[in-house]
Amino acid sequence: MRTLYHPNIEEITVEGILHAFSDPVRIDIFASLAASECAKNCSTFLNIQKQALPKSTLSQHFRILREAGLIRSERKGVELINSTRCEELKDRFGPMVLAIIEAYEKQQKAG
Amino acid sequence: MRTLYHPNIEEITVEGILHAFSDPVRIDIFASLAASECAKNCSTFLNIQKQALPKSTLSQHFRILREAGLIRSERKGVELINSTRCEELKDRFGPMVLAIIEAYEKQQKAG
DNA sequence: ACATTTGTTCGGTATTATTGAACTATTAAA
DNA sequence: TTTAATAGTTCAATAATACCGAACAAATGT
Repeated sequence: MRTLYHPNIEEITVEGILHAFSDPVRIDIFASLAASECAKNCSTFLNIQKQALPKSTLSQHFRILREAGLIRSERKGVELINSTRCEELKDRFGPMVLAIIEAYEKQQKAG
Repeated sequence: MRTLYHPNIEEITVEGILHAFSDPVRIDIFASLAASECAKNCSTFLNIQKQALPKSTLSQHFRILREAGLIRSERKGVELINSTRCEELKDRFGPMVLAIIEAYEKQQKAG
């Protein structure tokens, strides 16, 4: 298990972010992380969106979020704890990420 | 050639929009349409992003933008003229679409 | 009618996504 | 110090999408 790659803030692209968000599971994970007080490990999301996901699939989704520059994953013992990079992202991309998450949450509430 | 499908505003989803924008060609087309005074036909974009695109590929990209609810295409004689649905989208999704396009344009300017 | 222009559809190929199984890394227990 | 348990990654096979050339369709002009 090699060290996890996190892009520098200047390497992050709009298309990369949008691609990461274009998957329902991934935007749900990110929205959940953004709404949460504390960082969460990956397994927290084994059941998301009313479907049980295989952990290999979940691992890929986290990798895509991480390599798009949206989240940071740090090893803490046997698990990874994940947090968003919202502050950095706001500096570089303005209100984009927040506007996406707010639109998504509004949509979810509307059912 | 059957009539072109355009979703109603309430059928449009955040994920659908983000998927449509996740392709560099498509976000470029949309940004160009949004920046333009007048609507444009599809062939305007046969050369975009320094690469010549086959018209079948371009047609698919327009279909995806259209079915995501981002653009409206109307037949005018032998061609289709395309325009964004920015006003409707703003009513439903707030500043999301504008924030995405502004972040994208800023990125493009930065090279 | 015939040609031209604009765009769509079809079908084969190429790329990307999903996931079970095997593996790695860390911690705890025996 | 093995042994087991937990958390997550990697691999490889399959499934789903995307790309694009060729044939087609629709509207207009000659």
